[in-house]
Amino acid sequence: MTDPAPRPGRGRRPAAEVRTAALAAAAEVLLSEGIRAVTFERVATTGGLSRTTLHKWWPTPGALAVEAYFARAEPLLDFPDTADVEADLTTQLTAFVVLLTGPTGPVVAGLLGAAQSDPALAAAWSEHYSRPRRDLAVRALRRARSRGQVAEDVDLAVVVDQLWGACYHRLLIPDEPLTPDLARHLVRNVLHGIAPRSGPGAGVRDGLTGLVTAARGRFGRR
Amino acid sequence: MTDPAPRPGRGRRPAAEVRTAALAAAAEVLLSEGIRAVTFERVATTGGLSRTTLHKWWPTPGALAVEAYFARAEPLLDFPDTADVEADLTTQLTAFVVLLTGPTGPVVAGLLGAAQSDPALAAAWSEHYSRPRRDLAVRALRRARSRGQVAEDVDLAVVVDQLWGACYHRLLIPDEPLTPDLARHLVRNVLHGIAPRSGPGAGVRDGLTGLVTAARGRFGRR
Amino acid sequence: MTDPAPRPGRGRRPAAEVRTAALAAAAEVLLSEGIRAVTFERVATTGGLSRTTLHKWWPTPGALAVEAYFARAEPLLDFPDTADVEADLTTQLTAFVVLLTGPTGPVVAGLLGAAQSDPALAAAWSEHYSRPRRDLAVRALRRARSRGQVAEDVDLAVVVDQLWGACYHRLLIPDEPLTPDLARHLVRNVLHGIAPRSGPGAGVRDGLTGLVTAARGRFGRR
Amino acid sequence: MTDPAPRPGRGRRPAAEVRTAALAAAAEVLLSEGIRAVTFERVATTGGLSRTTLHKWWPTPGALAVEAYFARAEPLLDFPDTADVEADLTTQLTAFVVLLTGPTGPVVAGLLGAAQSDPALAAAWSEHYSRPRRDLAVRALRRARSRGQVAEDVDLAVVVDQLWGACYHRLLIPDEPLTPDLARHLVRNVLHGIAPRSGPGAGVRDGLTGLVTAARGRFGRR
DNA sequence: TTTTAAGCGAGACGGTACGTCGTGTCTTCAT
DNA sequence: ATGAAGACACGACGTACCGTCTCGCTTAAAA
Repeated sequence: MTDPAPRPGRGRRPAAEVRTAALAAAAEVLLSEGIRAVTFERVATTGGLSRTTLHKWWPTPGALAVEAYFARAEPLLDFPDTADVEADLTTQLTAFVVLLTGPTGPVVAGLLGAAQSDPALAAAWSEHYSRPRRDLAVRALRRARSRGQVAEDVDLAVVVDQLWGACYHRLLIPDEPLTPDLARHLVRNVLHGIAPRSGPGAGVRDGLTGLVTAARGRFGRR
Repeated sequence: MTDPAPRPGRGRRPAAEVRTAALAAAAEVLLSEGIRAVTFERVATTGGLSRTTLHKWWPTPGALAVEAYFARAEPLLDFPDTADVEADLTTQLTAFVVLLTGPTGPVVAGLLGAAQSDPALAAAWSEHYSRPRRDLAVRALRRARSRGQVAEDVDLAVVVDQLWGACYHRLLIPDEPLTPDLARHLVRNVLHGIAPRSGPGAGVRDGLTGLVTAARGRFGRR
Repeated sequence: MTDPAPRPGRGRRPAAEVRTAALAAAAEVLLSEGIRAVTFERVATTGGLSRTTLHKWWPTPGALAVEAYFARAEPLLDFPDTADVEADLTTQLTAFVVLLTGPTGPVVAGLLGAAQSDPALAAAWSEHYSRPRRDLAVRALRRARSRGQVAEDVDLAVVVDQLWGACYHRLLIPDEPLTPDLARHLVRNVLHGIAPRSGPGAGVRDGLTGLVTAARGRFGRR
Repeated sequence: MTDPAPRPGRGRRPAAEVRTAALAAAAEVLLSEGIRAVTFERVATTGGLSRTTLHKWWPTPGALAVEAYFARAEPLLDFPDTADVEADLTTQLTAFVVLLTGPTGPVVAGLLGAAQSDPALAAAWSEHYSRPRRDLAVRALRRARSRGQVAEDVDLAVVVDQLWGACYHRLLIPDEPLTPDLARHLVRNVLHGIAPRSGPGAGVRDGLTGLVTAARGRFGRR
């Protein structure tokens, strides 16, 4: 693939240099062949490094892979913060879907897959990405709530699962395609609910069995 | 665990017998040590089988693992179908969460993780489990829609992602815990939305900024 | 050095073929670079073999090395058995010294050195070489004794140490050189002792078979 | 075993102090686990030293090991020098056998084994031990010769090989056990020879000091 | 007495070997 | 014919040393 990058000197090289070389090599392998190809052996050879060194810095090839991924990934996009939650969420989520739809999709899927049997990888992913990401989203939702756009008693973490989690679902268990307008649907559903809007005609439903409960769940509370 | 099941005879054994022996051995390893331990080598040893045979029947250890999993798993629960969608969904989803919370959780996580780099496993999972499951859920939602409990223009597949997908999210990226009441929140959110009921039509709601209603509606329930 | 001997087929090869290939490769490395170069890694690459296979057949690189050595070495020379012990021993021992003086010397030294920290090697050496060799020598001495050429109460095993062991000593702790006439001295010393023969009374020995030659070998020379 | 001897200071320490610490650590490892465990790494760790330093002072772990061995070993025993060669040699050789039979035996064997592939070790052994030892023995034999107890034309170096070398043989190629009475047999054999003393000429020896005992020890037995 | 530099400690890095495990392929044998 | 038994090549893992090199710092020797 790339040059074997033969290192003449046998002595010590500054740690930083080696680290970046390792991350570069790992990223290259990761992006071109997937995480299964990211082995210490492979990274060592393509990066002109010693396997021993990799073992010293990363507990697991997976951990190296995540770090390489983030070293190359763009920083976390900050949430847009207009007064319109729906638009903001849709924008943000669409960007996410686009990301997963592109070449990064399989990579992320692979990483998450590997994380299921590699605690080090899972921890790194959580620390570098998913936790901050979640926090960002929750903060945005909290802002929306403070603006009166989200009900007070809603567990915001759950909302995140229903937006981003839904996208991950389509990524990881691809029975349904990941399409750009998925974001729109997700946001709309979770904001306004999928139960029909009553309007004036809401009365119509009165008397229907079964619907009663549902309707009550929504309106009948008083 | 169990005996190595020594098979003295070297000649041919009936195919069916071999298959069930393989599935039993695989299930045992899978449930006790996770999918990473389900290798042809291991299954062959603990099942008293020949590795060659396993290669012939399953393309991948992962494929064998899924099949073993389903050979032992309970059949798909049918959806309850009272007239109350919310209750039905909550019931069903709670059962799912309970499943994932129990000992099966890690197993499923492992399988899904492995599926990301094992197309055979992914296909088997989709065919045996996720597709039928999705269809079941969509059918239930469709029934609800036909009863007028779900808005016409809602993409039902998306709703599935927002319910089950959200649970998978918590399973696979465990930044937040999988708790039993998650199901309730998920269903409520997606049915009624998290935005406060407001606007002109909210006249019903006493002119309160909508949060009131929502809050009331919610707390009034218990 | 030699051809990498690329093996196209991945499947099984007859065991015998592999064994001989391994032994050949090991012998080559052993004779050209000494036992320290005989590692599984090295033998595997130069022989076009898999390291795993070598592990299966030999417990230790050293064990492989001994076996390779004997696979290439000439069979044990049988003892000459004329009626003259001194001549016979000298002949035999001289051959041994010549062997150790030649290119085989360092190899044997290396093997014996390695045997000190490799029980498998030591066992193989003992079984294949040193024990039979000792037995051969002891048998020859026993024959001599039965001919009346060796005193009845002599521990023959000790004599072997004083002949062959002395040579090993010069090989392994080379403070003094291994020269061809060492053999002669060794035999003479141990047969007749280094204490001075009484002088004129030497005539007494005339008439004794076998000893005559020996005595002459020493005193008759001047 | 002992404490890791934590050295807080990072700066320079007097050379002598470092050397003795290294030797002590090396000796400890050598005596408890054999020479294979004496690696720079190991000695550095257990001695609280830096590997770099060890590299500067000793070319090879083996060289360090020998030096550590001698730093701890008792000084060379001087030869007893009564007028009785046989007794003197037997005494001295018995002490040697006892040494090799005890805990030191395996250590010496290991050192000699390692010496076969470590010239630095071999040189150190020769210089510190084997050469002086040989010289001592040869000097003792020379004294005996000047007393007329050893024949004039005997190569004394060869005798040493037949005495000490024989013991080394049993140590390094342990097909026969190293027993205390080995020393006696060795000395007797080499002094008087193993060929039967026969005939009337045996009377000649009467009156000779020392030899008488030996001869009697032998013939008187039956 | 002050300065200087010798040399140790800490530790990183490339490299070689070990022993183990799993895979995919192949062959031979028994039923 | 097909399953079993099992051998082989291959690739990866994790560990252990080695030899080399770069720092930072202390202290012993030089000024």
